[in-house]
Amino acid sequence: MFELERQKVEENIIVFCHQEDLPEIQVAWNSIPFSGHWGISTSLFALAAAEVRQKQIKINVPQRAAELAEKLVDFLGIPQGFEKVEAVKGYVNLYFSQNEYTRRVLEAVFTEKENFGRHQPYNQQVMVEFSQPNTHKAFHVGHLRSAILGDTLSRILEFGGYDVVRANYPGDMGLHVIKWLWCYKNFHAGEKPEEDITRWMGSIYAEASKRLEENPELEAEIRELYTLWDQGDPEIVNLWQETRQWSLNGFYEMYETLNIHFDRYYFNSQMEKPGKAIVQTLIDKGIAQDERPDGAVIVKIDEVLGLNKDKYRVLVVLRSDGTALYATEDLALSKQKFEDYPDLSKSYYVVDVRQSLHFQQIFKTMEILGYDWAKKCEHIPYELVSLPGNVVMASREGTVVLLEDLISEATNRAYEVVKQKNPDLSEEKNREIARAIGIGAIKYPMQARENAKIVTFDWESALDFNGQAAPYIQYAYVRAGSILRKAGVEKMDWDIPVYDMAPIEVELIDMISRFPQEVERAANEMRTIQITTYAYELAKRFNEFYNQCPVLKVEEPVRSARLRLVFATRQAVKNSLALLGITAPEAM
RNA sequence: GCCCCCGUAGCUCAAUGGACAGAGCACCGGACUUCUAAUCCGUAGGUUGUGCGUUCGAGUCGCACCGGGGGCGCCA
Repeated sequence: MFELERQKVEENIIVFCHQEDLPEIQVAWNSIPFSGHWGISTSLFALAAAEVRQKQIKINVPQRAAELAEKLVDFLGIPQGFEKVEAVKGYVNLYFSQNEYTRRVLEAVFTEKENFGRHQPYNQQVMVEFSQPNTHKAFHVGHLRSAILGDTLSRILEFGGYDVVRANYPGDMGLHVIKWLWCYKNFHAGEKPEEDITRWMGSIYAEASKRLEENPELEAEIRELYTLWDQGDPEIVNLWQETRQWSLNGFYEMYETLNIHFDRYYFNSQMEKPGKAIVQTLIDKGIAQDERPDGAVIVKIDEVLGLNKDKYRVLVVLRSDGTALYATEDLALSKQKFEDYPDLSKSYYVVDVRQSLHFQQIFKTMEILGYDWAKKCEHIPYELVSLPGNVVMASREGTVVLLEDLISEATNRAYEVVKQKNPDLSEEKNREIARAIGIGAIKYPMQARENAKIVTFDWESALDFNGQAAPYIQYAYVRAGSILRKAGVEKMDWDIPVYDMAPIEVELIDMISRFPQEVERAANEMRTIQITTYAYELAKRFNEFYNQCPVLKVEEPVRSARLRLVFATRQAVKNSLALLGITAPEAM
């Protein structure tokens, strides 16, 4: 937002370097900490250090940096657009002309509204594959992370200037499905799920696992059933198709509740045949080794590449009995994506970190096969959701928290609070708001964490609506809206009157102005935490402002000015919540 | 054995290689006749796992070690 002024200063710094016979240096800008003022800052340590190196002189670098800062401040004077410049401990701080920049920030927000912060289009298409739920299994809180992370990353990339294709890849075939079918056929034949589909599907799967654990000799029946399916036995295939649909319907419902949408569904089962064809090509080209029937079909990737160390190791691409593996299908899927969307500049896979090696193997194998797009494939790993005591959520062990339980618990709790705080609301409104709050409270902590860090789920903190959480941010939005409603202003322009701003007002404007760069960074680094932190900080500034600065009851022109500030804040809060897939309610 | 990730306040977590390492929770003490107190203000809490190194400057980069988690030929 202030690039021109900054650039001008940078140019002047280079002139200064020439004039003082100093080495030229890349200028890096920071914000000014602890100041309560608003501006930008750069340090002169690097310059001083470069000078010492260049001239082979022995002087103390921090001291020299402080000297240079003083000199530079004299040289710069007060550049256009700034109102104060000072040298502090080797740093040069430039303070913005507050009224000028405030107008600029407000103009941007008022004209761009819901697009404030949006990056200009790169005209590049990217695909984000996420969620990948297994049919015939429960959908638990552990599965939520990929769904939410992928959804928010898609939103961030889209807002960050990319054309995003959101892809889902349900695991609708595999041993787990066969186990389920086996259990259903033998013990639940004819039953149909009424409601709570995924819970019911999950319970059958858990039962299957238990029965097999108790009687391992039954594994033979599973193999048999798998072979039947593989051969296209109509009875099994029909049963599979019917039950698979039950699961998918349950998922669609869940995504609707979570407000998560997909542009494209790929199914595991569809990738079997093309996967096997790729395996055959690998064998024909001598890249894969066919050790059947005694062994499997494998690709010794390191050997093929001529590496002497264990980097990519060995990828098994087909079982010894000729049935497909996850890897078989992943080879085909990677290719299918580029056939469907040949212009993709990136193909992202949001999948947990345990599959890092697997994806490196898949991408490298396709690269060896000669597909250049393989270099555009990238795995975005994230850590798991575990239970206290480092217990992994596993459907088999029954150590799961079902998503539907979490959602109903969170929304019910929110419902009670809304009823208490806002008794005049209609039942319908109350339900709607409770949903926004409950779902937001679930989504926020999943994203407010570094991808590489484990999320530990416990009921208490999951249902804690206080502190750094979604309801706090939503509340700031509601408060801002409430002020605007009561002010009853129909139309407002951004032309803010000049007045003496309180420090918190300056900080608030500063926060608003930072939104576009936070979006850009989140998109570059694929980090949702950038936005969760930003939204919280913004809400925090607003709550402080709310407490310190009366709006409706203050005299003009401050009243008009603050109303504009409130409007701009509300917009920025709304835009950042939208990126997180969290609804901004009108009342709480 | 090889590879990857994590280690920061009592707990859960932040911190583009830069100024005084910050939030939330929990604890204690304040502020509602006010634009919604789901808020705000204050007190307290630290050898950033350990040791070397790179750098003007390291929680951040490199190496080694310690502790925890994960991955390594037919699970997904």
